[in-house]
Amino acid sequence: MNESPHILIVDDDREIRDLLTRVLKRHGFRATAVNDGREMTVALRDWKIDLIILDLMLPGEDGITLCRDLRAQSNIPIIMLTALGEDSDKILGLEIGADDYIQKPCNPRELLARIRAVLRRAGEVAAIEIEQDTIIEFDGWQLDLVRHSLKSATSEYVELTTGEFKLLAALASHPGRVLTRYQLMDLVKGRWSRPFERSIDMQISRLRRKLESDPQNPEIIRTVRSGGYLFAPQSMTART
Amino acid sequence: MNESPHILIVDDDREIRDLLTRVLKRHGFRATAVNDGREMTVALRDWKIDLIILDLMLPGEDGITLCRDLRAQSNIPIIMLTALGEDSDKILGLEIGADDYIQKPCNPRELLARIRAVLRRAGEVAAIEIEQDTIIEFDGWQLDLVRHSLKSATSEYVELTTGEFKLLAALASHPGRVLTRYQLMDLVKGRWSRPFERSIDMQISRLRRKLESDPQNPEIIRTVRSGGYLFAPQSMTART
DNA sequence: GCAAATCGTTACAGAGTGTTACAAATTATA
DNA sequence: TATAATTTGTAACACTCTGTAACGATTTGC
Repeated sequence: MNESPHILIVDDDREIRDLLTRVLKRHGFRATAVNDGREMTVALRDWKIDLIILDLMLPGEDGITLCRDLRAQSNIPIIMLTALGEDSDKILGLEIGADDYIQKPCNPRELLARIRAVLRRAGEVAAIEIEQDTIIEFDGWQLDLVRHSLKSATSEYVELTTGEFKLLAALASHPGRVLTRYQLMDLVKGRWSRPFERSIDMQISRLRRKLESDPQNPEIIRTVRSGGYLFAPQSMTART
Repeated sequence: MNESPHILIVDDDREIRDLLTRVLKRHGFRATAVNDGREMTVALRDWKIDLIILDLMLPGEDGITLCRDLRAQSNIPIIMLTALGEDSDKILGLEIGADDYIQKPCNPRELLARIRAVLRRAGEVAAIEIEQDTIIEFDGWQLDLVRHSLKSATSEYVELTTGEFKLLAALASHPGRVLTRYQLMDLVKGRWSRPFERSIDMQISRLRRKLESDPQNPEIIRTVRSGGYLFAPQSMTART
């Protein structure tokens, strides 16, 4: 999130590869370029790729096949690159599961804008759908999202302040995902006041005091250094 | 997602509204059309909208302003509709937070394809992503990739720092493969600061101290001289 | 309007991490 | 085989990031 995204370019045209690599690097992305599907597989195994720019026409397996196969096993965003630009091709690409497509020759500014749009979309956090009356149970606790109440394993109600509740709800709605302070701020307050605030940390600290059996070694809300916080209970179910 | 998606059209041109509504309904979507931003707000309050098609040029508040405001408070996917088609507008729309844009007059097939692509993307995000293999077992150890925890053969939790956990996760996700320091850096931090850093070595050393029965003669994390490191436990299974 | 509760900020201590330095191990070379 | 060059292991230290006490500001409830 705070590091630059690594983009994999798959194209058999050396010039395009070099051009794209250069443009992307100049704009702060990391870029790796490969020739075909086989090399792509190797690159995906060896690197943590954030986005793939995939040419439609490739030697060996073509882009559409690759795109479909990729989609079957991962969520890495894909932008299809096509020289054709006929409607049918566009549609085919999108329905195969690409997140966007771009026509060659492409305006670098547009390319960058689309890359950013797709990355932003992909980076948005997955959340469990918060229905009207959801109760989230975790490690014996019961968090009632409607009544704003928290009940312990021994059926005692623990008082949460509004801020504490919102923060816990935000975390519990994204189990197993690291949320940055920025994201938490956004989820809790819908804004980011100032860059170096510690208010989230403070609320986390207060929450842990109420939630964790040993607040010094938190098990439910874990810290990810330079990352944020992670809601990771041993067990968890959500029901309506 | 079990009912058909409800799409809100915001456009001041009556013909476009009717055309789009008809096309969408004919293809199984629910569609509501409104005239401007004010009516949009009302519709959003009264309906559970799955996607908004938003005209760039509107009476009162224009589409870009509306789009930015919408994004500030919700994740509803937005497709911008524009008659202009100039690059600068496209880019503006996308960077404001729209998920896609379409030029008028538009081919209905393309519109539908884009709507489906955007909805698919949004739907994926809503589903909780449970990793393929959340727990990796090796030589008696249990590494939980979601909870960031490591349990020993005697069921004791061993505290790992964030950096140690990430490095171990990177190694354990590529068993039997030699990973260069460069690759490990990429997997752990997503970047490579300077060419001759020893930070990976340092973290390996710290990990071995916690993991290996005899850290001087490591069995699990092997060193490959001039190569990197290799995760090579005697036994290993991964499960969800 | 007032008291109480809640929240954000600051400050500082402590934990985590990267860098440097040097010793030890390994490999290349004489 | 002896010696030099390269590479790795890790202690020590500096710097960065997080936890939280303390306190003042703000909001809530009456």
